Amino acid sequence: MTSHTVIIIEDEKQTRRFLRLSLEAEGYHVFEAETGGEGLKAVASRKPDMVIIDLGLPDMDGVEVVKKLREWSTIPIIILSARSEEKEKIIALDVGADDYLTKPFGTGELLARIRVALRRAISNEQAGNGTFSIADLTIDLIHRKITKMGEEIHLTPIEYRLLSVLAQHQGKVLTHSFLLKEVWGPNQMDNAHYLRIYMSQLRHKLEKEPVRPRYILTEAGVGYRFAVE
Amino acid sequence: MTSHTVIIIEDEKQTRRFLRLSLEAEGYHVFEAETGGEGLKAVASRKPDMVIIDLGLPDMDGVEVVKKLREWSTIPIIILSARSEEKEKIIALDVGADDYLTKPFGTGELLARIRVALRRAISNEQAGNGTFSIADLTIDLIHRKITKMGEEIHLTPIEYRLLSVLAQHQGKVLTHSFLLKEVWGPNQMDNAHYLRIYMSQLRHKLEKEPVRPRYILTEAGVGYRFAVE
DNA sequence: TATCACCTTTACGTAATCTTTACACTTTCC
DNA sequence: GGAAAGTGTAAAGATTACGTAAAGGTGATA
Repeated sequence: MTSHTVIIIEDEKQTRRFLRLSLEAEGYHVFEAETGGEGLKAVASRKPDMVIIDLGLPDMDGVEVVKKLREWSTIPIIILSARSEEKEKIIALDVGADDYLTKPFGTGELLARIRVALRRAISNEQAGNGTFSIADLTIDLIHRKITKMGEEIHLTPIEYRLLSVLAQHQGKVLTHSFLLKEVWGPNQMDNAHYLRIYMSQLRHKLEKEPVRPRYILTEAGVGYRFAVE
Repeated sequence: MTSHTVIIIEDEKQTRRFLRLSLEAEGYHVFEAETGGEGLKAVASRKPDMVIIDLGLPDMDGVEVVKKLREWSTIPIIILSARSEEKEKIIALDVGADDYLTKPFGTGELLARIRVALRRAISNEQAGNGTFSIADLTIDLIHRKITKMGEEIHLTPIEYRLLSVLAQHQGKVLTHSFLLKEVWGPNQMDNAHYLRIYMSQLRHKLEKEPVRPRYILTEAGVGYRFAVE
């Protein structure tokens, strides 16, 4: 099982440290960003599973960060707010944040909120139990585990994200630009070649006959799709 | 069931009389208008279920009436044209008319066209699910999947685009230039031969007897249409 | 600072698709 | 009846898209 990745966008050093320690103790993989701009870049490049954003950032309003993020991503967002930031907190939730924590908060509350947000994100994407299977393949989105004939298969982060997007839209043809946006972010939308490389890798890891794929199907000139049945 | 209301915009008294009698015998509710201007007003005030427009009107070109009507209404429009009005007929279809009848025409043909246009309008209102079906054919625009008797059929990008345009205007006559613009873009509008090639390919993939097509119908000199029911 | 896993870039053979060309058939009009 | 225009089909040529391997880069980790 791969651990979930969280990005913390927070300017105060001590809060950052507290968050990192609390999350790493639970097995999360943590990255930090000190400013909004930095944070947005980090989300685009690292593709975390969730983001924690402090509302009182120096360069950019936390609300702005949430808004910008929501232009292309549905990633879970939890905001941290001081008691004085009541109004902004509401606005941040309005523009798409998932949940909030009012400082000061304890570790237990923090972790509970994170678990809820992650679970909701997964079940939102796939109404159901978060697992898919086709023939001898199973994809468990909650535990981030892929098995082929019972054996676990190791996927790199990009491979995993690509496969989970495909699986969540099982049967539907996903265009190149959609897949690129979902997996690599909005800055790589013209790089369709990445898809070919990673589709090839996925096929070699998942398919019996990578040359004649049964799961990952190509729609020439359009995109790819994950087979049903 | 309430009877459908039809407005006839036609200057010749005898044609008007013929239409009125034919339609009223079928239970339609009929209003008449002698000029384009009058007709437009009547459509606005009486809110009919469809309009029949003669192309040879005294005050305003029939094409103009169609154009003006389409600025605010999606009501089904059938045009009546003399043999000499071939060009205007195509323009009228291009600007949004649904179907046409070339004089002289019989009652049977008239009523059949009216039924098709009304049915199309009704199914358009209830549309939105993104799937179409006719006989043993289903077109799933969401999953980008075509099936014939349950079996999936592979289409190339152009074939798919062409079929989806046809299906989305089921029952309506689509001119060559309209189809070319929709599928190949505005730079290929004179290349009507592409249509023949791809219509042939579609028929061979979709029809039981490609030589006697049931779904993809040719309107000689005008364009194509996708059959209803 | 060396190593490792991963991502990105580059290169090239193959496959799928689109366009062009050719020709037979049908309908329409003189 | 014959020419002309419109239509359908087949097959070649041209173009674009795809899959794969392998080298180069990057960042995390110890």
